[in-house]
Amino acid sequence: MVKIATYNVNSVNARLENLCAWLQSEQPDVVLLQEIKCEFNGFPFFEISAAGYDAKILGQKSYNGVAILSRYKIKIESENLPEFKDEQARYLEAEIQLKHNKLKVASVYLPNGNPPYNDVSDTSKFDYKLVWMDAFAQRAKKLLHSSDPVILGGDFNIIKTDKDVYNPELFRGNALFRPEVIDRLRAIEYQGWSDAFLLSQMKSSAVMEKTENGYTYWDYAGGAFPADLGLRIDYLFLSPKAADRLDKCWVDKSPRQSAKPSDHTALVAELNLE
DNA sequence: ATGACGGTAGCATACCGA
Repeated sequence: MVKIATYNVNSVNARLENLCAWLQSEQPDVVLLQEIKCEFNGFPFFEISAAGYDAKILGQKSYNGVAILSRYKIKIESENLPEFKDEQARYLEAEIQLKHNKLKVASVYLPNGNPPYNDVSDTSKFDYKLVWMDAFAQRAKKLLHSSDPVILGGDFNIIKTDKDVYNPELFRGNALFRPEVIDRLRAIEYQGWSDAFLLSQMKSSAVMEKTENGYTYWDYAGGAFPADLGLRIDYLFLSPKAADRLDKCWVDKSPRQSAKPSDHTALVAELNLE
C-alpha cells in the first residue's frame, strides 16, 4: 500500500513544525507540496531529511514554488510544464520508484487568476490561468497513457460545482469558479482522469463519508474553519491504472486544526501498489 | 466601516492569496 498526499503549505518554512509533526503522525510515502515560497537555498532539506524524506523542489522567491517529498527515490522528469515558458514555479513532475512498481506524480499549483485589488478590470492573471491550463491539459494527455500509474495532485484553484463551496452565490464571477476554468478542468477529466476523492466516496458504503463535503481550504479570516466555510480546490487526479488501485481518499483536517496552520489542509489517498 | 488573516520582502507598507 502506498500513501500519497497533497498539501498547500503556504510557506514551507513558516509551516516546518506543522509539516514535520504531520509527517511523523501520518507517515505518508509521497507528499506533493505547493506554495513553498522559497528558493533551493532556503528549503529546509535538513529537517525534511531528518523526518525520513527525500525532497526535490522547484523553488521561487516569496511566491509559489512546488516540491515532492518521498520515502522512496525521486527522479525528476520535468520542472515546469514542457514547452511552456513560465516565470512562476508551479509544476514539478517525477517518477517514484516503489519497491516493485513505478509511479509518476506531479505537484501542481494552478494560478489563482483573480485580479489585483487595486485594478479589478485587469484580466492578465485570468488570461495566464487559462493558457496555463491549456499547457497543463496537453501534458496531462501525454501522461495519461503512461505504462505506469500517474497521479496529478495539488492546489488547482478551481471550484468544480456549487457543492464544492460554502456559498456559491458569493463566488459567482470569481476566477476560481468561472465557467472558462471549470470547462477546461472538465475537459482534462474527460481525457480519462478520476477525481480520487469522488471515486472514493462513490466506492464507500459509509454514510458519513458520502456526506463529507471534501473542503480542503478555509480562509484564515472570520473564523471560517470552525464554521466550516470552506472550498474544495485541492485534488488528486488518477490515471486509469492508478484509479484501478485506489483504496481510499480522504481529507485530513489535522494540519488545519494544529497550531499555526496553513489555510489549506492535506488531501490523502491510499493505493494498492508497492 | 468596504475590514477580517497570514506570508514575504524588508522596514512601511505593498503585493499575493481564494
